Amino acid sequence: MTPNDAPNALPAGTDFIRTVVAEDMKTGKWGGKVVTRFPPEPNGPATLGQAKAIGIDFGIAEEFGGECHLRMDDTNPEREEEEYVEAIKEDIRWLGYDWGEHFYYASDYFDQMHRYAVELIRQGKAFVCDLSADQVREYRGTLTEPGRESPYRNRSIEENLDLFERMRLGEFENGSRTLRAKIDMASGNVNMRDPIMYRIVKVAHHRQGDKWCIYPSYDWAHGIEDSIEGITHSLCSLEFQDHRPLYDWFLDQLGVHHPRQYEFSRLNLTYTVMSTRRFRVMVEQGLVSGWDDPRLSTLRGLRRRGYTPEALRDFCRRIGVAKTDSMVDYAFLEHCLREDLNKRAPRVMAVLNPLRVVVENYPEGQVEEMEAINNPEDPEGGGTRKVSFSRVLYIERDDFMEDPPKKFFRLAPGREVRLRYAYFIQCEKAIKDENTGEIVELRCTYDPETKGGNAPDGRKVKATLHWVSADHALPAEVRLFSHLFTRENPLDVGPDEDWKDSVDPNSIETLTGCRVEPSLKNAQAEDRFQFERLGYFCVDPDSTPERLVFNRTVTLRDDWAKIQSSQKK
RNA sequence: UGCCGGGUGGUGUAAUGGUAACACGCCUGGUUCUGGCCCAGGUAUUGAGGGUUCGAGCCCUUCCCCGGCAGCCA
Repeated sequence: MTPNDAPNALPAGTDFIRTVVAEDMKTGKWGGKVVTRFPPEPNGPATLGQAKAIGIDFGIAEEFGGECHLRMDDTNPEREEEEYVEAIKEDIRWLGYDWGEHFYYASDYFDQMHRYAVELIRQGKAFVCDLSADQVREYRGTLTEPGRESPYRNRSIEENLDLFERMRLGEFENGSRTLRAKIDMASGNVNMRDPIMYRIVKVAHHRQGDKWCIYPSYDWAHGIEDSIEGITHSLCSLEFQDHRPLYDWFLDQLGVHHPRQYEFSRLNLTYTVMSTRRFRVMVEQGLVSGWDDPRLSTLRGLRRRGYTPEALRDFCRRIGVAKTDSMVDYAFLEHCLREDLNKRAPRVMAVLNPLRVVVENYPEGQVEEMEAINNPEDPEGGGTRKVSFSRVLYIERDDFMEDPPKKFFRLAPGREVRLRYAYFIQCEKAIKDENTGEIVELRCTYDPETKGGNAPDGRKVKATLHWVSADHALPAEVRLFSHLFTRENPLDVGPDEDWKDSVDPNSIETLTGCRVEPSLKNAQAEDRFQFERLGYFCVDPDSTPERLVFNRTVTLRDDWAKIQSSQKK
């Protein structure tokens, strides 16, 4: 499935950005071209929040026949690492997007940025400031009061040129001087109060080595990066709205190609956080097992969990693009996922919490091969497989109740149910552990006439259970996950609380005694299945043929669970 | 007390002066060899006032509420 033939496709040009792009294409504003870019800072692998941006940046370029550049925004040598460059590329490729030849590093433009900076100094629009970081903050004023001009603001062009060159040469200490744009210390927009263009950071750059000891700030660098690459529509999130006047100012002073910046609201999802910064904290503090922890909303976490790139793309498209701050319901993400997995995931039978069942009237030693459909959503294409039936089976513990409440349709003493693709069985007796009272085994009888699952006399059963044959089933470990945070909005905390407070240490539950059908023997990492009646599961990279390991990606919708919880009330 | 942005069902989006729509969620019911899928139905919406207009979610106006901004981060 490609994004274009996805169900519920939105008409093109619906959101405000696509409207602008469509209009620009019509008027020929950019010569009939659209060039976007996705500019991540390589400080961690890609997140679901970034997937939204990726979907917009690459998606719009694709839809309008343009191109989207992938650009590593590596202007801060203290925070960025090469390993994340590869990680991000891999994440984007996995999502299904392609930047073609257009892979760039902001650091490749350092020379040009430096020349432009010198040009601004020559124009008298930038100056070297000797104020310390604390002093700069003081002079900047507050949100409601104007700032004061730096005492170094009126240095001569010659002196600025000299000082800036000596900054570059490494003559001054970290933080001792900056290059600042000369704009307006009284501006209501704090970003315009003589913003810093260059800071001294004597740290080697992951690509430039020790060539530089001055590094450009985001505001100075970003517009130039966009300009050099011939970007037409520079799309970013809402928090950069206040920076747009500055983006425009720099490009106007330089008189160079001037893309337009448009901002959209970033993705927020219930029961999780989205920023690389916070994920890093969780990884470093061991709150999660790593960047690919299946509970984490990193792309690699979601991937390990079993999310498909198609579902993620569909989700990103369906949440839309707007400027409203929003909080998307996690259930919607799960809906998109189930919709995709329902169509493609092969069905298999697996028992998570086994309860032994002995079919007393079934001949000892006999084995029958039952034919099972691999995917009822695609009966022909999906084909069938054989599952072994024998005298001793396992069913799910939850599928039996000794004293069932109303609306419990499954197995109970004296009750008859169907075993999927096999026979009707009736429960004769529940055997309990003498000491604990725990039910350890069920004694049942089967009706030989019901082979294949239908009774010749037309009698019906109210439930069909999944099962595995005790002698044939494979042992497996299954990891169940719930929301990483207990709070709907983890960031919505009081003054004495921390966003990490609602991290749920019980959000992972490992089941080791599971039994799965033999067809799963050669399942490979990232293979996805529907365990019938339970949910979608994905083979974890930890899995080996001897010890299969599955992650529960998402449960099936479960009406019985809803009935149960309403019965409790 | 500054600047910028935003308010449409519980949630996310649409409606470009002309019947407020779609999806998720939730609730009913049907169907079913998955209490899945599918099908049918239901639920609930323009922040407030004033104005312009035959007609306003949309235009004007006053107000209210929410978010962002005071890194040598991005």
